Amino acid sequence: MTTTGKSRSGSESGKSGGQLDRYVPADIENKWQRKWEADGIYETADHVEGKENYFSLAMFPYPSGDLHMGHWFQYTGSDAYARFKRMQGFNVLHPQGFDSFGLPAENAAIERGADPREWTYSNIDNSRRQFREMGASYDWSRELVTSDPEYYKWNQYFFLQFYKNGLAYREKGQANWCPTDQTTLANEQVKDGACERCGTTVVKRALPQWFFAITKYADELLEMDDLDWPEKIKIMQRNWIGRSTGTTIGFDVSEFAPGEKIETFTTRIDTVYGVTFVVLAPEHPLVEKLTQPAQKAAVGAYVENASRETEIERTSTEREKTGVETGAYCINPLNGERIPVLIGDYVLATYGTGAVMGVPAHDARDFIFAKKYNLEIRVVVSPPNWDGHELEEAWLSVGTQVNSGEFDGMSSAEGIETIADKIEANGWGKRTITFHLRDWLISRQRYWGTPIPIIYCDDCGTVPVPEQDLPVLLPDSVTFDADGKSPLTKDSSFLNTTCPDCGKAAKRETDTLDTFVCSSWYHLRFASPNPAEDPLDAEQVRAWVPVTAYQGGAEHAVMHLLYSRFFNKALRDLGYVDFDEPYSKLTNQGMLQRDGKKMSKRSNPLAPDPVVKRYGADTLRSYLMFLGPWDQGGDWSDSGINGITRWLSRIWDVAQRDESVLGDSGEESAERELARISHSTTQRVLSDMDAFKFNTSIAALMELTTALIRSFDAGTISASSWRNGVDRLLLHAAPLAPHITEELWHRAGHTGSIHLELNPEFDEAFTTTDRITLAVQVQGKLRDQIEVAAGIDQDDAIAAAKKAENVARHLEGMAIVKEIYVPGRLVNIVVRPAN
RNA sequence: GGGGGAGUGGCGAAAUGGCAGACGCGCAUGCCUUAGGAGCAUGUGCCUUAACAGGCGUGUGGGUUCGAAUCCCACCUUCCCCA
Repeated sequence: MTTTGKSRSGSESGKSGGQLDRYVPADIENKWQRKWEADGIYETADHVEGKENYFSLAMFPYPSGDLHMGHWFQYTGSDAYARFKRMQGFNVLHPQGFDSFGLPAENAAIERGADPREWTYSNIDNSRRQFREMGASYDWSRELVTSDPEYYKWNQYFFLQFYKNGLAYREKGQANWCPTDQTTLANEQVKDGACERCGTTVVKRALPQWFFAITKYADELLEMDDLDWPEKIKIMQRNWIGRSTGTTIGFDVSEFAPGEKIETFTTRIDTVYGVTFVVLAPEHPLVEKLTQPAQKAAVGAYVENASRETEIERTSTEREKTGVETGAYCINPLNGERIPVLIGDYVLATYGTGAVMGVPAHDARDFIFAKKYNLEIRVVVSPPNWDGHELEEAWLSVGTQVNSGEFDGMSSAEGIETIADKIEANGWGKRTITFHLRDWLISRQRYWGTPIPIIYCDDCGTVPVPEQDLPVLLPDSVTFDADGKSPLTKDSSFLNTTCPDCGKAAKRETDTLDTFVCSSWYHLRFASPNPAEDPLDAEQVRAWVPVTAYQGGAEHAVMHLLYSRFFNKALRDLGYVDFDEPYSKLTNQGMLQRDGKKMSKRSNPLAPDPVVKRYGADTLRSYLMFLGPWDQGGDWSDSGINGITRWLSRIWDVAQRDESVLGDSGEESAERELARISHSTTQRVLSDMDAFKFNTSIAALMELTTALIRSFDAGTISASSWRNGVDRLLLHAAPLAPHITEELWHRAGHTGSIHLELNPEFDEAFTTTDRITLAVQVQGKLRDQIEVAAGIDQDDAIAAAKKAENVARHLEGMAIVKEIYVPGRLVNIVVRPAN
């Protein structure tokens, strides 16, 4: 057995007079971990008589090797919460698994020749060991690993259901393309616009890709009123979905391209009389048709150049707006004006219609663009008190319509409606709702993922793999070549198959699914872990889902959390679940820092294993929960952990003191004071733990520990009050420090596990006192404190306050203007000089 | 570029309209001790003062209020996420 740190033998606990052993975590932690597992105390039945089900889930990890300290921070908090909920009497489901598909496994393969499967599964073994050493209360019988065929089979199954119902489709999409490696890259492989592997600037290229039709649910995804989620996550999702109402309007270009119109979208159609140019994205399909011979060379060069730039660069406001003329003109249908068509890279083909109407007077980017290219800036919405002079900058707000023909004099709001009416009446365009949200690109040109179950047949086209042929197994023993192409594209035994429809030779799809597909429904499989022939057992799912309380990082706000919500709604419409949302309550843990910097595996690392060896899991858990508010994170300090070591050692001492030295009854005031501290500690801990405020819970327990020691040493309390206080301390500390509390619970003579006990209760009658201290202020400044009866009324309190020595001094020569009494807290006397 | 946090002692932090700094680290002094990375006790925001006491103090500048770390406005710094 390993020792923990330096030997500290040879000392004895002086206070209680007995020869007690020291607190050595290694002596007890492993013992209890085995015992809990052998007894299966965390295995959860779907229904327990008299108990309400509570599904508390932490976002499962990617097994990248070792769990780092951030993982410990996250999972300790979730575990403490699940344990707390169990002790509140709920039947708690708290499972764990591994999100084990993904790029790092492949990078390990490419960089060090590791086998992705072996690398991943040995990491999982290691992570599982670390979770056990953490003492986490997972129901391991429900563990799932997404790279197991038993799991990804159902990814494929759901993909097929989506495909059959028009929710999955294949279309040309803009993929990242590395011209050197001649391959597509996942977004994660693009670092600052360059290929992660060779450093070449990545370009966009249109390639056929698979999508999930998340935009079909855009409106419903905006409905979040009933979700008990942090407001900031809801805001992020709303912004990400980006619903805006406006008008699309077509600008006729038949003079240059017969029958064609440039479609643009605007939320400010009231500014349409101020359009003095139209800008196309470099990738816009009309670019080629509209470019006049004299401009061909310039446009070609511009478009070529733009394809090499990232969206970040192109849309940055810091950067100078550039553009190039096409030589073509279009017609503004409202006023019949002939206005120039330009190309500008600040317009993105993938957003909106890929073209914007340029209104320099009322759009900041258009304004800068017009200044640079000497285009007319025409005010059509008058700012208040505008004298007709040239604008210094674009007027973005609303105002009164001017230079707008029949609409002059209207407010912007009226203008928006009446101009839209006219446009619709004349067939020039229509009112439109657009979304920032785009369909979910699920294709990854990678190996280590779920194969997309599609076969391409020369005769039959795109053919789904029949459900009975699932899973399409990911082949083993593939080789990774330097060219970076997915091994699936070269593995003939995988690639070549026969068409399920006609039996002729056919090819498999070689793209794999985005790993966010795995995490979109894993909570359902935790609730329903076993069915082999069906993805889910509806009865089990209904027993547990929606997830009662979900915990994870805020970085998943617009990816995982949005995808999961979409997946849930799609599954609902396909009849697999009967609720609208996957996660009822969401809590984000904060960021663990060290010396003010992010603490992660890459930067500023601190491996948990050596800390556990030296201090023990309970100490590490408790320290992580103590160093800051869990939902906001905190700053790790190497010396700060000593405070927790001392506290747990004191608990070790406190819980083993010989209570027979105390009498059957104690002194009344001491008894009452200990009861007050005990009950108010329970009151504080119950509400703090429920709100994930583990740090203040621990602070309250430290105060209780100190109070217990003082009472015992004074010898003024009864043995039963002492026992009651110690039991409270152990029960409240159990979710945070599960091993030491279990050991002490048993040493105190209890036979069952402390983790199957219920939280202690408190009685408000004990949490209050009959004498209270009031602060007394004069002019809002603290001048004295007075001790009064708890039920004192306003008049008596103010009278007493005025008599206080230091208050009286400040009232001398003053006239009282106002007296304020805040019951139980303070008196404030407002004065002015008397004269 | 978009979005979201956070700024309080030497340090991590409490307090979300009512006594700023709970709890802990660190530090200081003392006790105990074979001089020990142990334990215990007391103290610890800054300034003035022998003391009583007083002044200042929650990133900066304004505002609301009897009263603001907390609410409002403007700004500064910094961190995170997404593109």
